[in-house]
Amino acid sequence: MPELPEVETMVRGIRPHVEGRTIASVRRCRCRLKPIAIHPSGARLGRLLRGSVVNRVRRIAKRVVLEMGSGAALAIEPRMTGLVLLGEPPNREHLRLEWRFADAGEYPSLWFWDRRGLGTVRLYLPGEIERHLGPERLGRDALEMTRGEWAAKLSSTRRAVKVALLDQRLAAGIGNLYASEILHLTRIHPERPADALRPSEVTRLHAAVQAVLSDAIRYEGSTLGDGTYRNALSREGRYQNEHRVYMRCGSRCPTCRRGTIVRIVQAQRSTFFCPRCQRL
DNA sequence: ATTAATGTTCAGAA
DNA sequence: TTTCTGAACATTAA
Repeated sequence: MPELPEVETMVRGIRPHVEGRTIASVRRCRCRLKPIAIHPSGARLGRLLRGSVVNRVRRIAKRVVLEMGSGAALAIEPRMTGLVLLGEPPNREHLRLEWRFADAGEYPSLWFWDRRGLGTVRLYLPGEIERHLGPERLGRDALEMTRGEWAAKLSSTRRAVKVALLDQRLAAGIGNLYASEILHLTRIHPERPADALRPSEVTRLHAAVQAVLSDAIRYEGSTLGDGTYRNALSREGRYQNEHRVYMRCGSRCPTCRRGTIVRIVQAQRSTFFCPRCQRL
């Protein structure tokens, strides 16, 4: 689940407690679950990081990135259920990695916890990260895109606009939940071909991306029914209370107040929308 | 007891 | 080239 707002919340949560600190050791938590995918593997990751200072914590799309004093960069990709934590994890069972700091401090360690285990952790050597997470692989950050960039990107594909919003090369950071929320605010049908948006609709889409993502960041992300997502201090997000359509089938549409929210499947993912006010 | 579904990404096929 | 499908994994609900 962690999409742009949740990952941004993780970054803001750990930044004041991690920047400037030195990593003393890295430990892969051994459990009977399948070991986490990390690169480089095992001892080498520890050797490369040990004694290194965290210069800066930042977000690249849906990844938490620690830039080290050495110029290397650690990219943590939570995918479906990963959490970056300073405090108590939901359980010890699914702890995957621990970075222990040289000084004890209020939080002696940074943790990566992941229930499903699809998340990845990767250390890029100096200069490598730009090649791997640069413009060839990822589009511009969804929050930084201008109206003109949206217009150009959307007109370049015939896919359904909901599916296009999930394409990380088109715009980086939007995921399944926020794609439905953004489109509902624009009153555009999720199955509309992306290249068939009128100029006024592109304008509304640009505005809705800004509105939904910045609101969701302000509310510290969405913690869904299974309660998996937490911020760095294990607190739940609050944006789920503001959802207009996501997981709200059968509810009255908050825009037109007459339609009923329905669920369809696009690209093997759930889409929620109001068939009355979101026009094809 | 199977089967389907869950927030993401990517390789490989169509 | 662009777009679609299934797999990676663990857990829960039907």
